[in-house]
Amino acid sequence: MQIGELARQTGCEVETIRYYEREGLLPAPARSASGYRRYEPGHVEQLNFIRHCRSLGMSLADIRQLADYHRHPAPEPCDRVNALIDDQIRRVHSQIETLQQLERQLLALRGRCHSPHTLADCGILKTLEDASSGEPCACHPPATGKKIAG
Amino acid sequence: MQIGELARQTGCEVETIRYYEREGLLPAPARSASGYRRYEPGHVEQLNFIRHCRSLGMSLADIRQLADYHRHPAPEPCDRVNALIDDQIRRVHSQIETLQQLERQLLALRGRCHSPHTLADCGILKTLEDASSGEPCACHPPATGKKIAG
DNA sequence: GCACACCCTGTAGCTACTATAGGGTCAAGC
DNA sequence: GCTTGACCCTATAGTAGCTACAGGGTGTGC
Repeated sequence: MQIGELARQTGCEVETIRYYEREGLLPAPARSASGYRRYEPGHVEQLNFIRHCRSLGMSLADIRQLADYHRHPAPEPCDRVNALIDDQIRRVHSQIETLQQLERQLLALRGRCHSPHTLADCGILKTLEDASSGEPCACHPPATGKKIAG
Repeated sequence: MQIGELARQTGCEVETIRYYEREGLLPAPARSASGYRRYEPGHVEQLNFIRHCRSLGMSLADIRQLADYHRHPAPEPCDRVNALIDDQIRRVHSQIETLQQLERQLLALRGRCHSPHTLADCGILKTLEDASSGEPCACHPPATGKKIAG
């Protein structure tokens, strides 16, 4: 099949497929006399593998590793596969925690301006301004030993 | 002060300061006879303002807006400031939800391989392989109407 | 006159694509 | 035989927010 058909079957953009080939994620297919890429059914699965891993937030470098393990299922232990997934879980978890803290900070900042104000009176701008001068701000309370609410 | 001193006072890299200037976030300072940038104390505050907003995850485009409002506190209402923060809160919140779903999927995938296996027997690789062939996988359970556990 | 810390501009790199520009191929229809 | 249109090709630049060079100039102390 041609690249357009592969794209349709996998829901992946044509440009992305060519990009994966350049990046060594998808093996280069045979070419027709006129230089068109000719894919086999196996390519559909390989591309699905990549897209599935991407949907799990994995980096292309990690996927390259996983795809290699998948293509060459040696009798060695699969510790590295597990470690790779564990790392990904840790990364995602720490991103969640960072974003949750961010959300709390943003909500605190947002709480500084409710009723209609002018720009000159906006509690949000005032808070940001004070913070720029080194004053303590609502959004970044001193976290040294003290609980936020308790 | 020179750019290095501004960098020290704000904890911001010299290259980043020049980058902010290029991007129109930080006003271009005066120059010495030999072309060195000469910053005033006001620049410290403006850079702190930018860094503070960045620490809240805001985009440079949004910060450019906020900094403009801050520099020109007109008597117009501050609705746009509030809307900007609200949008940021929404963005962060939806990122959190996406990542939480990702985490659940990764944990489900991880659960397919516990004891020591070989690469050929790895439940994680198997799961990814099956998913590539269109079979239902542990990490992406069908969410159409059915609850995962219940 | 040299070493060294600092400064300058300009450009390339990072991730994972996406979007062009500028061209070739192929089948159908007239 | 010619055109039209869908498809394909390569190469390059753009996205966000920096970071890291290369290749050079400046300023101060010894």
